[in-house]
Amino acid sequence: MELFLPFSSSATSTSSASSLPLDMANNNISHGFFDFQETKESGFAALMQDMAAPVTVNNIVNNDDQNKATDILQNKRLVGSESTESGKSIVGGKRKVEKKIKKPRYAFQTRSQVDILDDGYRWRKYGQKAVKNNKFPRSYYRCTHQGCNVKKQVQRLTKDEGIVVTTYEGMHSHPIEKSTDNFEHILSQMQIYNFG
DNA sequence: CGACTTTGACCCGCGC
DNA sequence: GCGCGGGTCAAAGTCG
Repeated sequence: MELFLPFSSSATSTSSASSLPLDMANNNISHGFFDFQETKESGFAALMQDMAAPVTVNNIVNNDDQNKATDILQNKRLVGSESTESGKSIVGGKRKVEKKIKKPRYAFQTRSQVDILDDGYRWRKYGQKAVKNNKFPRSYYRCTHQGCNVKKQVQRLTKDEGIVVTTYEGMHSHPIEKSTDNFEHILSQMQIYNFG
């Protein structure tokens, strides 16, 4: 499985990111990923927590993939009017502008046949947009749990149709809503793709 | 019938 | 100011 962890858009730490290529297949694998596998109970949330941790591991398959991915991942504009919990606070033609809170976003890319990885949470799709220079649309999902404002977007790369980039925004503050068996099944499948 | 998807319209930031 | 690109809304449609 090729796992590409991401970037912390909030930090904009010029030093770190994208400078330590790792070939997971030949080299070693994201520690966080294996933690996730070994401790099933913690589920996908654990993975996300690892991703959120200051470890900032970048597992990049190769520079090519990196370049392709960064196009998507480094979409410099950070969550514009995010703070509007009820985004539709348009009063008298003006949307109340609170200070721009840049929510960190965490992305990883997977080589997978399916676009939607079942991570155990329930998502409702709320939009789909064509992306420039990309023949595949980007899909927008929101966590359906009440009060949980976690979003994710899913996009397949034009250059390599086998790669799906999933970008998470926010952290779930509630337990997983259904079994992650399915997701783990997918994970094991993805490993087979790689090592089998 | 509730939960979810589809899809065009709309909003907003940004560069020119 | 205008147009473009990205993100979101919301009504209508679909599905189980």
